[in-house]
Amino acid sequence: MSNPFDDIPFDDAHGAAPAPKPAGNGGSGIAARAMGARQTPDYLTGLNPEQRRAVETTEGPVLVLAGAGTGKTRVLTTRIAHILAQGLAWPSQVLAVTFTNKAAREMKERIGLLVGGAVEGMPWLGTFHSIGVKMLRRHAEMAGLKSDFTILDTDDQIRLLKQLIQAEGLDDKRWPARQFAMMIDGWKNKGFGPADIPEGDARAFANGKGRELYTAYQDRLKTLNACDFGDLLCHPIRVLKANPDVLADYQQKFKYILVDEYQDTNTAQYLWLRLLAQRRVSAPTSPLRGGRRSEQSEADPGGGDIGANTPTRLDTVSPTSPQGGGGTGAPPNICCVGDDDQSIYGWRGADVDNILRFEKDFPGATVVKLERNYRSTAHILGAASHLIGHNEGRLGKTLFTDAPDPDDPKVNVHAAWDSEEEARAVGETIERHQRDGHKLNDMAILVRASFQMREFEDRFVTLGLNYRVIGGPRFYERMEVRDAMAYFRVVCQPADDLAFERIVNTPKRGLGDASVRLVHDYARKTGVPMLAAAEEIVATEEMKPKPRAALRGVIENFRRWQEQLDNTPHAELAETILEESGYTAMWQADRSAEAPGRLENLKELIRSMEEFESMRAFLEHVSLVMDAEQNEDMDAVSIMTLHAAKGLEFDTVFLPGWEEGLFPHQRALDEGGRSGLEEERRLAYVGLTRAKRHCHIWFVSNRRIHGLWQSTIPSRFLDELPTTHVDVAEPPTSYGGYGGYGQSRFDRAGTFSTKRESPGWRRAQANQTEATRGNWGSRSGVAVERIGYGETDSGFGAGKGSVKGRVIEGELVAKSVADEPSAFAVGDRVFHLKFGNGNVTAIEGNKLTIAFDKAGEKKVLDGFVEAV
DNA sequence: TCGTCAGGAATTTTT
DNA sequence: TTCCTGACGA
Repeated sequence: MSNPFDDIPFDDAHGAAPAPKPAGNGGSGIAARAMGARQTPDYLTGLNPEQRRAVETTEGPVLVLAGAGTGKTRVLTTRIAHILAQGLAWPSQVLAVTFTNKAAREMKERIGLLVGGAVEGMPWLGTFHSIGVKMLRRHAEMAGLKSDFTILDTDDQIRLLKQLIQAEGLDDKRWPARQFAMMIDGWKNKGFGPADIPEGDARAFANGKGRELYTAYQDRLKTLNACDFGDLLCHPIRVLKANPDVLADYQQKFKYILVDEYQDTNTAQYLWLRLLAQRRVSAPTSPLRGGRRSEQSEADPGGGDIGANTPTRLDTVSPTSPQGGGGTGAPPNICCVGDDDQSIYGWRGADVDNILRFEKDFPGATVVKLERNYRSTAHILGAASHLIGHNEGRLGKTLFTDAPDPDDPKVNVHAAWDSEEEARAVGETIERHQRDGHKLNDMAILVRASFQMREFEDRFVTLGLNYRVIGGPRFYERMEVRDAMAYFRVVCQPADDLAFERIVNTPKRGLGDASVRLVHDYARKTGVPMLAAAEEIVATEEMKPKPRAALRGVIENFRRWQEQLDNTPHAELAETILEESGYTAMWQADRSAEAPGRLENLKELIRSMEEFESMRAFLEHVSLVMDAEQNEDMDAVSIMTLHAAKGLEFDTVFLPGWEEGLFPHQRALDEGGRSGLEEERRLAYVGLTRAKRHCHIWFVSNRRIHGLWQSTIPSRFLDELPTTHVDVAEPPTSYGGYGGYGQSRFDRAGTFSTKRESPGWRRAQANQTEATRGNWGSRSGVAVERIGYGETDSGFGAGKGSVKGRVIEGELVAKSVADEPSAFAVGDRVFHLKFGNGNVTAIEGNKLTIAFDKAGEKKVLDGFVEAV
């Protein structure tokens, strides 16, 4: 059978020679079509000067620092269109990489619009992984694989690792496969093979067997003719390094390289890009990884102002010498677009340093900053900019808008007693917006952690409010889809043992652990795939009659399906497989609530298969690209994590859960220290900048975490918002007014009488008389609606007659009551419900800095601690 | 083989 | 608290 993945010949029709200007050649191809627009092409006319510079500086390295909402995608797509239209390169000579399929798809579409046609001609536009696969298919044998290798997902990976850990005679509970999978992932993100991993890492797992296990894992993958996601990049890197001729081919081929979201690249991706971007003549390859990078981080302990203003270090690293090098290869035409302030994936290996270091990696680089924001109001931009200004180690950008409007609402900060009240209040605000004619589609709730979603979902269900959750398990991650896929995989790839094991007893056929183990062991012993091993075992007496018959049935099925593979339409065959295997019947018989949905998913799976040429092509697609479709017709509020929100925008954004411990997340602080905090702050920045017009931030005083009620204090990020752009809503609740957020239930019980004397308390008392009956957030509390939207016209149709004093402009109450002397003194011994005992080391208003015996130094409000 | 119970872990996520 | 995993017994 010919390799179905070889659809695009390596030496494409245009050859490797410099691209001719295709203008005159009567009209095939995108480039030619684009040339239809002759003079100042209209794709350039709508751009602002900076954008235009980013588009038109086609030669040499370019870093585009694109702040949120500054037209990043537009620049990227226009730049490609420009390159093509100018005849600088053929579509097949442009390498354009993104992180997600969604981004790749979007880019394709938009280039198509610009250039006036489909973009099939851009074979090298895709995700890092899909391009990695494409390379690897072509040179698989150089990585010890066959070109039809399968791609394992995380689930397969973990099952495989578990087998290996057990095979080593290790306790797989003490050394969880999941954890080891994460370690391997981390190594691969850095481009480490088993030989490269640091000794410490190797020892950290499985009594020092880390390296051994990693090696075993890679060996096993090779036998299975399989790759995990990390390999999709690591193998190509190794191939390119070991085969200079192959590398040279690619280097010549890719006249232009474009990278989206450069701040999210990990070390492996960086290495891969560097290889491709180097011009052959110069180029030391080896020192990229270890030494220099760590040197640099040591040279910059505080993460000081790296980048734009530190030309001193430019000369320390110059792998490519731009002008001075006396003709050793021109600088590469690589254009990286990103925003260091939106780097939020450090925890999965992304290295902000890559973007901070760009100018050193590519001396002579043009840096274009896009700061003109087309998305948000001046208040939102002001708030976001001020917040992110607390980070160090930035390249430094300040967003601004050309269209400030005095009527724009400020960013609103609200307090609630607990998460239930928070959800209720958010629900109310949403309904109010809806009544004012806003579409639910234009509103989103962005949470830090997914457990926060439930409360909102519950609330919206009772309200009958449409919502959609973005994120969650993807289509191809669902059990039934993976099961079905496993069947297809075994049919297409009889050696795919992982798939075989997955479904050999699904649906139940009486082939339990013992039977599977027998086949597995036999296969390992004789070095044949499990399916073949099973065939041999069935011919013997080794197995009891019952399971033997069952196994024989399975084998016969697979053999039959395999025969049909080449002469039956693949979607039809797929349906047959699921029918004959009893898999469909299994779900039909299932009485549970999910069963119908699962059957529906299976149908959808087969339906989508029809679009592909073969089952094999389909398998490839699903493992890399397929994602769930969202029903866009429905008007619904979106609920998603902050991470998932990157790149999106909404008219109205709700940001609940701004409390210490949740946001910034405690674990980010514990594990990431200062840089962890900065990443959290960037996440906050991402959240704020998703909003076009309305932005509501919430925090609660009490949150149930793992079933335990915890009193919480407002996020430090709230203190970092500028007074001029923020309104603090002061909810008059029965819990004690604004000060309410700072109070624990003990306050209510009157434990801390001092609290009653605080300005916050008194103000609350005053408000309470007129402002409300019932709780903040109750559905009938019309009065509540006005609160906090007072003095500035929020655009919600809020009333004019707000009560002065309800709106505290500026820094949170924690500071607004700072004039009140604290009841504590430095040196006092205190007790905190969560942190335990400690000593007061500093006092700032009602904020105490306390050195806790166990929890370390924390800032807490005095309402939370008790003298001991 | 399947159900039940106890124990442990409970950010963020793309490919 | 809740959910998932793994061990154990019918």
